[in-house]
Amino acid sequence: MQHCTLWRMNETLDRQRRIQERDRRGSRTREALKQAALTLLRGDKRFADISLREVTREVGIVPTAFYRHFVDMEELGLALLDEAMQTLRALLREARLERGSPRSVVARTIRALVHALAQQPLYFRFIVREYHGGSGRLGEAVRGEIRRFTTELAIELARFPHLQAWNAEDLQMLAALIIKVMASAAERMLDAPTRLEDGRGGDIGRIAEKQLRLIVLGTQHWHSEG
Amino acid sequence: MQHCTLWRMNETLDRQRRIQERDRRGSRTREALKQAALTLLRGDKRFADISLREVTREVGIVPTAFYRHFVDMEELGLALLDEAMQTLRALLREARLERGSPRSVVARTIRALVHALAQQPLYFRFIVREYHGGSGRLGEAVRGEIRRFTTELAIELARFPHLQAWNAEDLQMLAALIIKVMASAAERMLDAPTRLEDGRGGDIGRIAEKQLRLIVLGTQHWHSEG
DNA sequence: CAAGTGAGTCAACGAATGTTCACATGTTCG
DNA sequence: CGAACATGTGAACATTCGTTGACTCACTTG
Repeated sequence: MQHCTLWRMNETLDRQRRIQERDRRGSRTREALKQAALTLLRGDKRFADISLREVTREVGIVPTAFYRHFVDMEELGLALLDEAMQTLRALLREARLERGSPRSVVARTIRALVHALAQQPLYFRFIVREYHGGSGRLGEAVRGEIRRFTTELAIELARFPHLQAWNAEDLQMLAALIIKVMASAAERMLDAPTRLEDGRGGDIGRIAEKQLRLIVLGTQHWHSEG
Repeated sequence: MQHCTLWRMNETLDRQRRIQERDRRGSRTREALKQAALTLLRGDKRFADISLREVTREVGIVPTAFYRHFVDMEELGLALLDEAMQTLRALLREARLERGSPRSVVARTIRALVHALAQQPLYFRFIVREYHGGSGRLGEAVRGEIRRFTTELAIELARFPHLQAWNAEDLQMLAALIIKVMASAAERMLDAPTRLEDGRGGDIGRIAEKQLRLIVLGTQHWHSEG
C-alpha cells in the first residue's frame, strides 16, 4: 500500500522532471549520448565493444560528464533497448496480419520489414547484435523482450482461421519459427544494406519470403493436439 | 609446374615436420593454446573478447611465447575454425538422412545434434558465437564455412524422393531454413546445458523437432518451379 | 664437439580504458 | 541578490592490453 503510493509519487515526480527538463541542456546531451552509442554500432561492433570514452568523444564532451546522465554503459544500453522495442512493436502493428490470402500476407510482412529496416537500421542492428551472445543484464533483457514479443505474435497468430484450434505450445513454436526467419533476414540485410533499395529486400528478401510461404504451407496441414 | 613441385615439397616437408614434432614440446603447447582459447569461451564471451594474455595465462606461459606458435590471435581463431568444422561435418555424416519416415529422420537428426552438443560443446559454442557478428577475417571465414555447409546439406537433401524435382534455389532456401532451426536450438541448448541430459534436448529439442516437422510438412506440398 | 635452432623468460614501451576527485560555469528559484 | 543545483572540465589513478628486443636453455644435427 505504502509502497504503491511512494512509487506513484516517484512516477509523477519523474514525469514532471522530464517535462521540465525537456528543453534543458542536460536532456539534450542525454539523447545525444544514446544517439552516439547507436551510431557507433556501425561496422561489426556490438554494444559491449563500444567504450564509454568513445561515446563521449563522439558527443564532444569529456568522459567524466557521462556519469551526469547514466550510472553505467549498461544503463545506457537499457535505455536504448526501450526505444528499440518501441520500433519493433511498431513493425508488428504495421504488418497487420488481418486480411488477405496467406501469400499476400507474407509479401506484405516482408515489405514492412524491409521498410522498417530502411528507416531505423540502427535500432534493429542493436537488437539483432545483442540478442545473440549479448552479455550481462543487457543481453538477458534483450532476450527477455524478444521472448515477450514472440508471445505477442503467437496471440496475434491465433486469430487466423486455420490456427484457432492450435494449442499454446504449437502457436509459440510457430511464432518463434517465423521470428527466426525474419530476424535472420534482417541480420543479413543489415550487413548488405544495398539489399534495402528495392522495396522487397533483393535476394535475401525473396528467400525469406519463400521460407515463410513454406512454413505457412506446413501450418495448413499440421494437426495440433489438444 | 615449378610452383607445383615446390608446393609438393613444402607439403611433404610439413608432414615430416609434423610427425617429428608430434611429441615435441612445441606442438603440445600449440594444442594447449587452442584448447585454452576454447575453454575461455565459457561464460558469454566471444572469441574477440578473449585476449592473448588471457590465453597464455591459462596455459601457463609468458605472453611473448605466444608468438612462437601463432602470428596473431586471428590465426589461432582460424586454426580453431578448421577443427570445429570437422566436428560439424561429422554431425552431418552422423545424422545420415537416408532412410526412414520423415518423422523418424527428424527425430534422429535432433538426437544427433544433442549428442554432438554434449560431446563437443566448446566447438559449437565457438561457431555459433562467431557466426553472428563475428568480426574481421575470422567472422567472415565462419560465415563462409556455414554457407558452404548449407550448400552441402542442400545437395544431400536433393536425394530425397519428394525433393528431386526442386530447383537449386529452393533447395538452398530449404537447407538454410533447416540450419537456422538447428543452429537456434543449439544456441539455446548451449546456454542452458541442463537440457542436454536426456537424449532429446528437453523443451528446446522438442520445439525444434516440431519446427522441423512443420517444415517437412510444407515441403510435401511445395511446388518448385523449374 | 660445435653450431644452430626451437621454445620460453624478462623487462619495458605506448596506448586505451573506467573511475575518482576537485573545480568551474551557468541556470533556477526562494 | 544569493544559495542550490545541474552540467561540464581537467588532471590523475590503476589496469589491461599487444608488441618489441635481448636474453637463456635444451635439443638436434652436421
